[in-house]
Amino acid sequence: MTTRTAPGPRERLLEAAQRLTYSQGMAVGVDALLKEANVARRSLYEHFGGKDGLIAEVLRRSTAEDEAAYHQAIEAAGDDPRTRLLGVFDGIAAAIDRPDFRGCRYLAADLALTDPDHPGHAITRAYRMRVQQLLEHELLALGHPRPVAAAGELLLLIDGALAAGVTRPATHPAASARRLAEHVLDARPAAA
Amino acid sequence: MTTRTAPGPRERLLEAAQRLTYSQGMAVGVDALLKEANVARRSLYEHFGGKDGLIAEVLRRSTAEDEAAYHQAIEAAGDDPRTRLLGVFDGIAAAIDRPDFRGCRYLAADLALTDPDHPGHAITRAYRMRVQQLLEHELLALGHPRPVAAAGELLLLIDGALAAGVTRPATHPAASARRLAEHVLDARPAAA
DNA sequence: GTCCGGGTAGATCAATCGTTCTACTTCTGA
DNA sequence: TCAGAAGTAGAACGATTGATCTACCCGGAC
Repeated sequence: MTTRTAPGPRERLLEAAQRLTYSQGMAVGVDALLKEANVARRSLYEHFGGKDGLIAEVLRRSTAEDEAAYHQAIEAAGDDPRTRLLGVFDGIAAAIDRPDFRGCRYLAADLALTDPDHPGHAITRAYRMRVQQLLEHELLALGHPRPVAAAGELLLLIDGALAAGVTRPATHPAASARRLAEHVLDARPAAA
Repeated sequence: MTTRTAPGPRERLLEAAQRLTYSQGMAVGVDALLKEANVARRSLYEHFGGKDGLIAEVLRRSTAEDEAAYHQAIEAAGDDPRTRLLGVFDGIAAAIDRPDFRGCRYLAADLALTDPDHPGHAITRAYRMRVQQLLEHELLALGHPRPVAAAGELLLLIDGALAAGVTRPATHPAASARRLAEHVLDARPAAA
């Protein structure tokens, strides 16, 4: 048995930090994290070396989970390549509707982590590349004439939906993004 | 003469805060602001009552300037309603290309100002509504069948371009957004 | 001349930040 | 049984935060 026992301090701390850094931003105090996780101060520094190490690990874990969520949203949409790609936007719509939605964690992280050498930046960058490649793969299966460019456009629609989901959620930005995504997917081969 | 003399401490402080809160985020220290503006500590509290008051005034000033920039980008694009609206995305492309571009200041502000009662939120909200109405006005002049919905879609493209301009500027997100905007503008009246 | 509003310079305060440390407890394996 | 790793609880440190306060200076209006 691998994870049958009660989660240890490392796990509790990661989970609490993942929650609090999203709801309150990267500027949450160490004390708040420790209290939320019911963990001793010492455990944080032994496991992660400091707040920055914890934040980096939180981003690593979050990107893995979110990448899995993309795969799941695609897989849950069936076999038709077009429907699968549109499923991504259904997943985003569901995310925006959640009461604790606060926008794209990774854009917020890049804006909040002032130090350009913070390890968090490399993690968010790698995550975006993986999502881009995931979209490209599906666009290739769809037989899209410009998979790379189209993936970039879909990413732009995703970024826009997540941002608008924060500032004007009542306008259902994910639905708008989905409509525009259909236009991206239906692009015909260049006439020339 | 209205503003011919050297700018006073209030003006210097506003200008410095506008620059630093954008480049370093809302978490810049008061000391850094005072140093950058060459202003005494006391002046800040006499003119703005505190850091929050200064931030609110900075947002007010920035929104006014950016709203004027939208008008200018539209006006510079001539008389054709379609070209005028696409001019917005040319302006965004130019903004992203500037070396100090750091994304949408107002999204960053809403994410950074944890307190939901901070006066800054009301200012960013009002700004977005003014931009939305500006777009609606142009869409109406264009004779668009669904001006309100289309304005929302254009705003989504703007948000997406500004976000992607931070995380992957090399992909020229403003150009992508402009292409998608053309599709929004060319929507035909519903067949039903 | 002098008086005073507005400005600068800087000490100071309480609070909070991330971090380090000591002291005690708890659980586990040999 | 007991040694030791791992965890908890919490004091304490230095740095920094936003904010308040005192002391000084300067330029016009009267």
